[in-house]
Amino acid sequence: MTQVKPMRADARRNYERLLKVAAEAFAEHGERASLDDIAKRAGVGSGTLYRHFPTRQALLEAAYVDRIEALAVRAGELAAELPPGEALVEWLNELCVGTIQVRGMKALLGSAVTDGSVAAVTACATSMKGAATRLVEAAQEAGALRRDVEPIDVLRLAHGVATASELANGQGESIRRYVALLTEGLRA
Amino acid sequence: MTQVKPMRADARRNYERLLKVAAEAFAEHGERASLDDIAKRAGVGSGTLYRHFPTRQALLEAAYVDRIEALAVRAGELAAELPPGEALVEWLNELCVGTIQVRGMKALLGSAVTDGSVAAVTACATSMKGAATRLVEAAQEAGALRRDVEPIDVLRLAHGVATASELANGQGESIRRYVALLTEGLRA
DNA sequence: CGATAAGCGGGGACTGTCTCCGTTTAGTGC
DNA sequence: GCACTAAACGGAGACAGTCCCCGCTTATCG
Repeated sequence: MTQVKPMRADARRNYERLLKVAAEAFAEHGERASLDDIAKRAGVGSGTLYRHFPTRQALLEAAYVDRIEALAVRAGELAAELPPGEALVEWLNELCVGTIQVRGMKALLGSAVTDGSVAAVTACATSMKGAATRLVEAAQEAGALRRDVEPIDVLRLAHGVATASELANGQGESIRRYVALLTEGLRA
Repeated sequence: MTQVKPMRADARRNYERLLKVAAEAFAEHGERASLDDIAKRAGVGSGTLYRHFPTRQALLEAAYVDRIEALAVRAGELAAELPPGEALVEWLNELCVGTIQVRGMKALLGSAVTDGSVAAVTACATSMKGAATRLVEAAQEAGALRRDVEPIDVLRLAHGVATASELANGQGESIRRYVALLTEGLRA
C-alpha cells in the first residue's frame, strides 16, 4: 500500500500542494471544479496533476480520504458510546450531514457505493463499507434493525437521503427529518 | 400558455424534429447528451436549437412533458382504484421506476423539486406537485400517512430513493425494496 | 409578386479535459 | 563539488462541448 520507492522531493511537494488546493477548490466549486484550474492554482502544469491523479475520482478521493477515515473512526466511537440501534441512527445522521456540507464529497461517496463501477474498490469504499457493516450487524443482533437489509443498502439509502435533503437546500432542518424517516423505515 | 401567434411552418417543423431527436438522444446518452449533436442530428444549426430551447433544462422538459403528464394522470387513476394509502405507495413505485428507466428524466424531476432554483416554476414541476399533493392529502386524511410530511418532501424522498436504486444498478430488485422501506418510514 | 420580419445556421470565442514530448532537476556515485 | 541519469515537470495543442452573433434565406401576407 505504501510507496515502494520514496518520492522525489519535488514530486512530493507538488503532490501535497495539489491535494491542498484540490480540497479548497472542490469545497468552493463542488465536484466539478476545473482540474486545469487546480493545477494552475497549485503552480504546476496540468501534466503534473494528471500524472499524480489520473482521474478526477482519484484526486477527489485523495483530497478527502482523511474525512472518510474520520467518519469510519466516528462509527467506532458511536458503537462504544451508544446502544447499537442508536449508534447506527446517529452515524447515518453524521454521514448525511457530512455528505452535504462538504461539497464534492457526495460524488465520492456515491461512486464508492455504486455497483458495477470499475472504481468500486477504492480505499474509501472499503472504509465506509467496513464501518457500515459493523454498525449494521450490531444493530441487527440487538433487534433494532430489520434483517433484510445489507450494509451496502444502508449506505445507498443514506446517499439517497442526502440527495433528497440537498434538493431542499437545507430548508427546514430537512436532513434530520429525512434521516428520521429513513431510520423509521429501517427499524426491525 | 399556448402560442399567441402561430409559429411559422418551418419553425414548427424544426421544433418538432428537435424534440423527437432530443428524446432519443437523452434516452441513449443520458441527460448530458451533446446539444450541438442533437442539433446536427435534427439537421438544424445549433443557433436554431438554442433559440427554441434556451437551456438544456428547457429542452429536457419539452422532450419529456408527455411522460410527466402521464405520471400525473396515473396518480388520478390510482386514486380512483385503490385506497388512499396504497394509491400513494403504488404511485411512488411507478414514479421511481420511471425516474430510473427513462434516462434523462431523473435530472428533470430533480430540478423540478429543487428549492431555490430559478427554474423551479415549470410546467412539469407544477404537474408533479399537484399529483403528489392530491395523493398525500388523501392518504393523510385516511390515516395512512404521517401528518408531518409535505407533498414536496415525498417527491424529494422519492427522488432520493431513485438515486439509491440507481447506485445498485438494478441489482436485486432494489427499487421495490427501497420504495418499500421509504413507505414504511412514511406510514402514520 | 414583392416586401419584410421571422427564422436559419454555422463560424467562432470560450471553457474544460487530457496527452505528448522536449526540458529541467533531484539524487547518486565518485 | 561534479557529472550523469532517470524521474518529474509543464505547457502547447488536439479535441469536445456550450453558446452567441449576425449575415443570409424564406414563409407569409397584402
